[in-house]
Amino acid sequence: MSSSESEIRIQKIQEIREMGKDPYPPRYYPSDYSADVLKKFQENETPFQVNLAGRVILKRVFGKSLFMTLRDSKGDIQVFGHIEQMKDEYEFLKKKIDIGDMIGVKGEVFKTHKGETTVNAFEVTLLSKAINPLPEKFHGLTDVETRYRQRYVDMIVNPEVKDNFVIRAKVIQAIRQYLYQRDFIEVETPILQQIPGGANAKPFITHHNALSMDLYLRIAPELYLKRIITGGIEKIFEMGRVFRNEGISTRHNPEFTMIELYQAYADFNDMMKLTEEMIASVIKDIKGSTVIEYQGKTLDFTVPWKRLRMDEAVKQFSGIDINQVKDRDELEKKAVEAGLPADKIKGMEYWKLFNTLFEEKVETMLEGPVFITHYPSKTTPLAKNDPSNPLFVERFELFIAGREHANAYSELNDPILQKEKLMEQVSEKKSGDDEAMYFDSDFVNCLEYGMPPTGGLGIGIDRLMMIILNAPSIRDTLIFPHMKPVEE
RNA sequence: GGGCUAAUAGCUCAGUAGGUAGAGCAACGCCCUUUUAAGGCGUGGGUCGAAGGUUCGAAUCCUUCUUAGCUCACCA
Repeated sequence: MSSSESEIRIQKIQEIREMGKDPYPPRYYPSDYSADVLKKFQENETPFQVNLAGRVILKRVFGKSLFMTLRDSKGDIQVFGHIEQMKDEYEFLKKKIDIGDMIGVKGEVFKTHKGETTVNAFEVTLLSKAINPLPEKFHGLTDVETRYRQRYVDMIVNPEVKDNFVIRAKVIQAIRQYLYQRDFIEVETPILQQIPGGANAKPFITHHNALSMDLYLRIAPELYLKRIITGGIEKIFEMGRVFRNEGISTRHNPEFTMIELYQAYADFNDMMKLTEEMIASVIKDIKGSTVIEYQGKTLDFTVPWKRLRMDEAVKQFSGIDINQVKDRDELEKKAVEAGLPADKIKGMEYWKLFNTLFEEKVETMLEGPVFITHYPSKTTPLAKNDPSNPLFVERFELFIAGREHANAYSELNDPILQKEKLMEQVSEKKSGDDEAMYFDSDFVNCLEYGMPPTGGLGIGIDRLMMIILNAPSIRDTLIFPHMKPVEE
């Protein structure tokens, strides 16, 4: 990318070198940060010397003096330069330092006539000459495409973007801390898998040259984590990237971060308690309260959260009581009456129809946080049946702001039943459902050695971040969201 | 993948009875010793997303393509 402004700046680099200065010196050690300096000076207004480093984001020149705004990782501070103070170096600062350059500033803190705490510079060192000009100072960078593609510019110009990613790191740290304190062990399982399992999703395919075989990027770590539970580690979790070859939207990125955790001798009720306590605790840590605003709505994360059976939820929002419906034809008729498009649900299988009813009539209504419990056994092959009604399983999903944020069950550990359920998935795959699960015979073999009764949980970290950051799009929670390449 | 909308200077944006482009900021030159989006005077800067088409003439009208946003579908 070349422009006349870039060319002028490249010319300046040449001139700076001719002056005997290095436009990209090997090192510089600042000893102070903007925010600390401001705080310290405002406490007793006694002048003191500082040594800062940062980026010039504004510059105002008045002949024999000038003002700059310097931005470092903790914030902005004003720098003042004066010809009598800086002598020959003043001309260098005035002519060769541009908006966007990284500089080091040594000087003394004082207060301007207008009352702003400012550093009176006596030495300015160029640390890195910028060739590309920064976006305009007032409107900044608003073009969404450029903000995502060149996130570094977005972060320079919109510091709150940078802050959000720092918060993300703190949330992840808080989650790990919460689990470490409860004796969970962090494990790592294969991302390159021969049989992608643990979720209903289309996988990405890749290729191993030396083995001359295709491999899949994981869609979930679930089946490996259960192998570890079987192996005897009782409390484990994995936080990491999973990949699903599906559409992109404000709620979906092809790769996203998920935490899955498994606890032996626990069930989905224990997972529910853990979920609400962990998330409430993290939100309290980060936001200072369990009551937060999300996109104009108030969400209360104070425990305990609401629990609602799926059949009850469907009854509440659509008027249909699944337990009173005789067969699928009657359900289809009622679903159409409830407003579902007739052509879309025509011929749909009974429980799939029930699921669609839930998705269409209930999900977006759930502001939450609320646990929806007891999903149809038919649609959840890896969960344990509800002993009081085997048509349903011991499972919950967590809904916040009309979106799914977590999924958990009492893990199915009956190898024979598991095998049957996986075989059903295989036949559905054969009949055209490309999101049905693959058959993983080694996983079944593992269960045949006996897995303890176990509770398992998965939480979408990026979606949780949307809530915490009050972000309308998942892209605001990802430093580098997926983008199509620009054609040359 | 479908629908709707958008793409003009480095950035933010104007620009339709079609007549080969403007502003502010940024840049460059000059003036200016306390500014806060500093100010004043002047200068340079664009294959108007790409390719075709209609026309004497296209940023503007038509077609296709690319990218993005929203939305639907799929899903977490």
